Amino acid sequence: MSARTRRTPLSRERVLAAAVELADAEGVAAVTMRRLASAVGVEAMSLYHHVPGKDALLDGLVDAVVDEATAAIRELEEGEGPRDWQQTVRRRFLTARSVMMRHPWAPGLIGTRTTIPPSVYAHYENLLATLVEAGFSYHLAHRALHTFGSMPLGFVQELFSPTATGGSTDVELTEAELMQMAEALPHVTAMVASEVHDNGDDMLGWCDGQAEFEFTLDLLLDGFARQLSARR
Amino acid sequence: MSARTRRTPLSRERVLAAAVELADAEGVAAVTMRRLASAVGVEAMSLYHHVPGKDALLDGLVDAVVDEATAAIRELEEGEGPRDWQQTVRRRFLTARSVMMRHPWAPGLIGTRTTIPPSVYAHYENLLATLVEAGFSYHLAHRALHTFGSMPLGFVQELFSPTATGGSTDVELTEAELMQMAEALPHVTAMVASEVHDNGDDMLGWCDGQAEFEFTLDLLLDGFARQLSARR
DNA sequence: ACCTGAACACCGTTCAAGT
DNA sequence: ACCTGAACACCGTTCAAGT
Repeated sequence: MSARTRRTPLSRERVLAAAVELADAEGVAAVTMRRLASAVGVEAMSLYHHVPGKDALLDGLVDAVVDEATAAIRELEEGEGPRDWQQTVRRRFLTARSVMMRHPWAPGLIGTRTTIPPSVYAHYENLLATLVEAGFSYHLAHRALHTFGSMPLGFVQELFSPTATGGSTDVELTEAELMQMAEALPHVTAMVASEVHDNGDDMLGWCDGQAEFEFTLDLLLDGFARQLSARR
Repeated sequence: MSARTRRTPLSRERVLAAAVELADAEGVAAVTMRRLASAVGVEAMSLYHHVPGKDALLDGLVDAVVDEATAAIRELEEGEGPRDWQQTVRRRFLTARSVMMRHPWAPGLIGTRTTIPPSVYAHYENLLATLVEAGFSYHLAHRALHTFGSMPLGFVQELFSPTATGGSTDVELTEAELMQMAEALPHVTAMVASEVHDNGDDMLGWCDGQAEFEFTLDLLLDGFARQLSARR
């Protein structure tokens, strides 16, 4: 009767795919049972036939992006020669990060979930496998799991993004406010001035999230490499 | 008229304090305008006289715990002799973590806030001051800010807490399920077995969040110490 | 100035009813 | 088996009204 073409009878996969699409477009807050239902051309209560409830839907949502990362990593590594463990780990986390950047709502959602999604166990297993094969003890590998644990999740929030300062129009500060801030936070002010100068006055791009991420990742990788050789 | 003693006419501070108390007791989800109002002995709409709205209330909630951390650090450091930058930074983050542990809902809430709370600028300023005085360039100090940025936030979620496995009663896995898991995740299984053995069969406490946190913190501190001496 | 009641537009979820 | 309508118990927020 309706103009909406829909002959496939709906399924858990279609519901989750629509939920990801909705979250990408309007954020997680927008994915309510009612709105998701109407997006998929159905009444809210019909969703309960494919998903036990809102909470399970959110769990499914994080599983969906973790699976996307899993697939991206598999594609990256297939038919590839052997690499050392640092390169392997490095590229995996960079790939995971790129997937998270496609779904900026995901890290926040993962952080609020109380149970650890089953889909990440596969990542633990893979990471453990490469570390142990590289000579890590299970104890050191366990520490690495904790240390790297929040790597793909963090770093989505920029430190000083222009939009983070406040509302829509009040980004511009008065000279008096700037003076006041410079007085209260002299080192912060000096740092911003120094970095902006080096970057050629490009105020918007002075925090390069990708570069910062790689720096931290390499710092950790170097640290574990040192631990490894010290214990050998 | 009511038995609830309440002659002080309510204030932003009292509202926020009650909100923190409510979040500690029942989680952030429980702090709704209506429930918070009744907890403070008032009707929901009265709250709008002291707080602009729900969003501002949540912002106030994170400011409250950040301020608590600020106070704890100030108390820690006052009347204390000079220390090297690594000890100073280390103790600050450990203190911040101990505050976060008192309010387990806080890191998750901070993660979802879109704007960076003004109260953390003071922490940036303090951290920058000690790093720059220790010889960090503003560029390296900037990287440190990003690297350490998520330290006090992360690590609240335990990797394999008993409650994280599922509901209330289904923590126990059947032998068949364990066998299946051991087959699918051999390294994870071996790691757990190895660590549990070392810890004397204490399954519950085999992930020591505090120890893992300190390990990562020291790894990062060592990394920056090396960066610092290499560039000198 | 501070608090309130009623109302509005939304939630997640249950339940009996349709096909 | 799958979808629906009405209903319930909750949300945040506005607005006119009380003191």
